[in-house]
Amino acid sequence: MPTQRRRNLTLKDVASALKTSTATISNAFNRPDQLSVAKREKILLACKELGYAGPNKAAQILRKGKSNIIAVVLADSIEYMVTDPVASSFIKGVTQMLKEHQKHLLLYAGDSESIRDVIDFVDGFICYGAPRNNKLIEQINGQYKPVVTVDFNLGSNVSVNIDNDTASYEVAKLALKPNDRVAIIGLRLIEANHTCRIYDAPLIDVEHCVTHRRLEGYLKAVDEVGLVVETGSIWHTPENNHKYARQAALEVLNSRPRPNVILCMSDLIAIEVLHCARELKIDVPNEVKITGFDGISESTRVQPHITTVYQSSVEKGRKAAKLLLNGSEESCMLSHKLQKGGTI
Amino acid sequence: MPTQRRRNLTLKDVASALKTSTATISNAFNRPDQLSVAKREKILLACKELGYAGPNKAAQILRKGKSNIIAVVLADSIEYMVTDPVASSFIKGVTQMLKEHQKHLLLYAGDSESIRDVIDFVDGFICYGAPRNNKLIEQINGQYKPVVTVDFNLGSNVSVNIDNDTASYEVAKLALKPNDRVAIIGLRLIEANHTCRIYDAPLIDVEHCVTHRRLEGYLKAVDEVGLVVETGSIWHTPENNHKYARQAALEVLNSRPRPNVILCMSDLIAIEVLHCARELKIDVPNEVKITGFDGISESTRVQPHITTVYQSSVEKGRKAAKLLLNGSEESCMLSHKLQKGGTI
DNA sequence: CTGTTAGCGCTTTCAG
DNA sequence: CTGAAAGCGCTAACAG
Repeated sequence: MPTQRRRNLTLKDVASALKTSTATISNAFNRPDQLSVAKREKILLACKELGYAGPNKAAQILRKGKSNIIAVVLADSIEYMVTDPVASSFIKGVTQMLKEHQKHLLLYAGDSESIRDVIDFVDGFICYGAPRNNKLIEQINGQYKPVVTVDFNLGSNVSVNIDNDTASYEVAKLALKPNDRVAIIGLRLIEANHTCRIYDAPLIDVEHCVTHRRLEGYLKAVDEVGLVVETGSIWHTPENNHKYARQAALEVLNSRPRPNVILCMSDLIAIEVLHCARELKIDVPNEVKITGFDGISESTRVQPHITTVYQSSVEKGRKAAKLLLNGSEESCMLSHKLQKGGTI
Repeated sequence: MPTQRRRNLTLKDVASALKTSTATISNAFNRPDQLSVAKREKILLACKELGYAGPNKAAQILRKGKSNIIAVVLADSIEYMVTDPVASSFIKGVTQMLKEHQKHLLLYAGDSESIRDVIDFVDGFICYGAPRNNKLIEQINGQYKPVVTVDFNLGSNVSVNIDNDTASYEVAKLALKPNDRVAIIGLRLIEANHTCRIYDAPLIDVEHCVTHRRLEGYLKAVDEVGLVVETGSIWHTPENNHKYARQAALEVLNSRPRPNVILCMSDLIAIEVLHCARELKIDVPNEVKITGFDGISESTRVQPHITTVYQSSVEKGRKAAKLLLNGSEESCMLSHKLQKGGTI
């Protein structure tokens, strides 16, 4: 039966046990240069024997004003992030970087009531997409801890983005030919919590929201090719998942006249459209062309591969974390790459 | 230009501004019953005007010994968790529950050096699988914060499990017929960091590790049907992902004599085997039968559906969080369900 | 119902 | 190189 300490020892306990001052013990742990090697060794050894593992972190946080915890504020619920391949990759990148710097990750849902629960002890924020709850945006903007925003801009904070306008323009341009009938399956374009066509509902108004920029890119391309997007040819899905994607895919594919180019704002949607087309015996790309966005690995595990825009979400995560940890002042625009598959 | 506070106000500042005591301000925020409604309103209003958003959390944590942060310690790196559908679902369940209780989530990698960085201020631990770094296991076991373990047991801590032996026994029993040639594709059975067959390497020795129990279940079923698993017919994969699964799948399907039953320790593996079989023009289930484990949603999005064992990882997460938050002393065994698909 | 006060456990000047 | 002492910002007795 190992001795079970009910309560942890404190620095003070150790100091009095060793007949020295608390400062010296503290220095032994935090500032080795402040005392002789011999004494330090002796103290550390004694601590180990006493079962004192080091200064209490809660006290350290208060005293130093630093916790080594970074909050990643998601656009949505944590559940959502954890199922979305793009968001997952982003987190992956962030955690790689945090790990290198011995920082820890607090995941914060963007639909939380308030950021106040953590604002005081967290060392900084990485906001991945504009939080669904607008209050958080204000709270984050009105405080003094460093912030890096990703995929959107917030005041004068440092940000990481890709050029969504250009990227979506390019992929659409690649797909479109004169006389095409275009449909767009969008992501979180309006506030609705369900899949639907967009007629005249106001678009969600977040400064430079990713999906709106993609929409602009598409529309620009459509325009340049001399086409128009017919009323009722833009779909909204509330979340990037199979369920909503399938609903939209079936609506689009079963609409008449059937569009022959479907511009999808994510690969997940594009893949679902591809599956549905197969089920409905619609030939891709001869009867319907499809483009995606993101370049997730699954887009090259389906046949034909999805034509899409690749962006490195892992890199995005790494970059965001790096900027935050370096206290950099320079926002950054990451590159994207057209990825030609067999769906156009 | 909004007034930017460089430094936050403290309770004391507010108290002196309002010519009252700090205790009263504190009570206004924490214990409404300790002062008149009128005074409380007045204080709260004044705080808002002053720009004081409430007591500093870092100080509160130290003082109250409570942070409302729960650490989820993963078996592996955070990156890994975030890509694995089973682990993601688990996190989903945990976060649902935490949200209901206004707790926050700190993700902790199981391959971290030490748990000390967070041990002092976190309110408790949920360990999802035995952390890869054994030191963490000891550290977690040798401290006083509440712990709930999932998919493994640790000392006398409360745990959440499913009956892996029985589940794997059942699914194998369903698949196996006399004269079958059996192969098993396992998950993290040995320490190796690459895909390989297992001959006589020692199995990873973690108390009641999930995958070993599954192995036992399989072997029991094989035995009961009067078969044996030939030497070299058990494969090890280090992580539950497409890459390793594919390596193992191809090795198995290209081995001669080719096994006609492949028992896979995860659906992800089973699905990859199915894909590879298709590529190699091997008929499933006539030439090769496949079983999976977990019952992830993708297992019913492939044709034929995977025959597998369904376990609710979301429920597991919810349960684990619930036990921790309730301070329950009762471990729990969640149910599983055979899910018959077309792969056997 | 309100105010005073002693810490929570630690770090960091600043004298010695 | 060492030790005494002043807080970090807050809460919870406790006394009034």
